[in-house]
Amino acid sequence: MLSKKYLTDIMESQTVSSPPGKLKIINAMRTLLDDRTFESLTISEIAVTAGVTEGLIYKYFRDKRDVLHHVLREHYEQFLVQIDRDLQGIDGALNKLKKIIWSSIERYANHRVFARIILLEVRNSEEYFQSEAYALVRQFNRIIIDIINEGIANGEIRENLPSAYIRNAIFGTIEHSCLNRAIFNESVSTNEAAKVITELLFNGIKR
Amino acid sequence: MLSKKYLTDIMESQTVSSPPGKLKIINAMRTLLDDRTFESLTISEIAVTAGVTEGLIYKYFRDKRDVLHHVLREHYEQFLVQIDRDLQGIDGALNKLKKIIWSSIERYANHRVFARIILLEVRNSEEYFQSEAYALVRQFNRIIIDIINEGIANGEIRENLPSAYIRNAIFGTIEHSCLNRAIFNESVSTNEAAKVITELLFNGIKR
DNA sequence: TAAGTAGGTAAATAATATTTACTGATTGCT
DNA sequence: AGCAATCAGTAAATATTATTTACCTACTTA
Repeated sequence: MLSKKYLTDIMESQTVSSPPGKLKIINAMRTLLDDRTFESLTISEIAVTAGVTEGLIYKYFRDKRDVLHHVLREHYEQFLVQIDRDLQGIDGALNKLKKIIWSSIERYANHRVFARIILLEVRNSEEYFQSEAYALVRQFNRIIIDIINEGIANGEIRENLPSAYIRNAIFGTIEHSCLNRAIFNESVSTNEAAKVITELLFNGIKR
Repeated sequence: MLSKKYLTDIMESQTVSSPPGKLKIINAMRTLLDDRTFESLTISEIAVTAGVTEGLIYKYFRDKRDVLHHVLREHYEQFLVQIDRDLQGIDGALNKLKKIIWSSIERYANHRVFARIILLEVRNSEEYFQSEAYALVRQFNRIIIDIINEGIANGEIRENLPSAYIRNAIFGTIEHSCLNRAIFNESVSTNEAAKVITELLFNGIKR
């Protein structure tokens, strides 16, 4: 379903080996991000938390941000695996979009670090757009666009709205609705949010 | 219209005097952000660009981020003044929302630094949510919610969608649609984007 | 068995942010 | 008029943090 060759290539390349030190560093970053801002973390803290020396971080990663991108990549891989499962057996573009909305909200709601990284921490650096994590994001985006186009083609979705705008509306709405979760740790009710957002985007706000 | 007492208080407090050095620092930050990322700027660069010494920056601002927040505040003040004008003489909640959508897109489209700061640079720090800039954002948000509630009350807007979600959909969609403008400097056609987004949000994507 | 390489360390260095102690000019006050 | 305060600003020291360097050990493999 989602598993275009490209995707699995990236996803397998890492899983193979990875020395313990590298994993410890990624885990340390993830742990620290639980209640701290990326900017506020120091290399020394990360090293201490991981139980390695600072130098080792530079052996495996270009810089502090590079570690962040690897954490995001791991999260995004899990996310895509889950989405792939969630989508199985679902027919119709609108039904697929509905499920994707639910799954995305569920992800942000239950994986706050993931939400914070992608909504708040990476998009402000140029390196991100060169990273493998971003390659996964683009891949996912292409799949969404395909679903939207399918919906337009078969008459489920209005044909006078460019698919890129529809995608922006879907993800913009989801992300904005989860922003307070990411920033202030407010809770999000997945089912309610998914229901309201789907209803809103499918039928509009006008009476 | 927008000019609740609170707003004007903040907006006037700054305008009064402000020593030349302080203004030069804010302008330097704005200039540098034109083609550089906030993180990549150094205090020394900012000082050189402003034509002042590094020490002076700390005389007027708590730290580097504090300068950023002041730049945003200035931009946001202008934005609110413009929105206030744009809204004059417009009746009906949907008409007002439509105009706000247009004005917001126009702002992001023609003020890329503003878009970058608010979409990419500030939301990842705790200090931001303590800043005067954020106070303006909250104020604006409250006004939007009021308009939405007005629309629900008078039957223009469906009553089964919580107003907070409607606001999130509006701003989420706008922001996502301007993200590539902010990040990659892609151009945005204000009129087209406003038309599509309004149509999409008002009537939904379903055929 | 020796050459390379992978995983790792400790300490030096470089880059940046922030603080401190200090001017000279202006302003309000009796 | 004279004189504290305060304001705008500087220069240099210091603190913090990121990054580089040189090295060590164990393990493969040819």
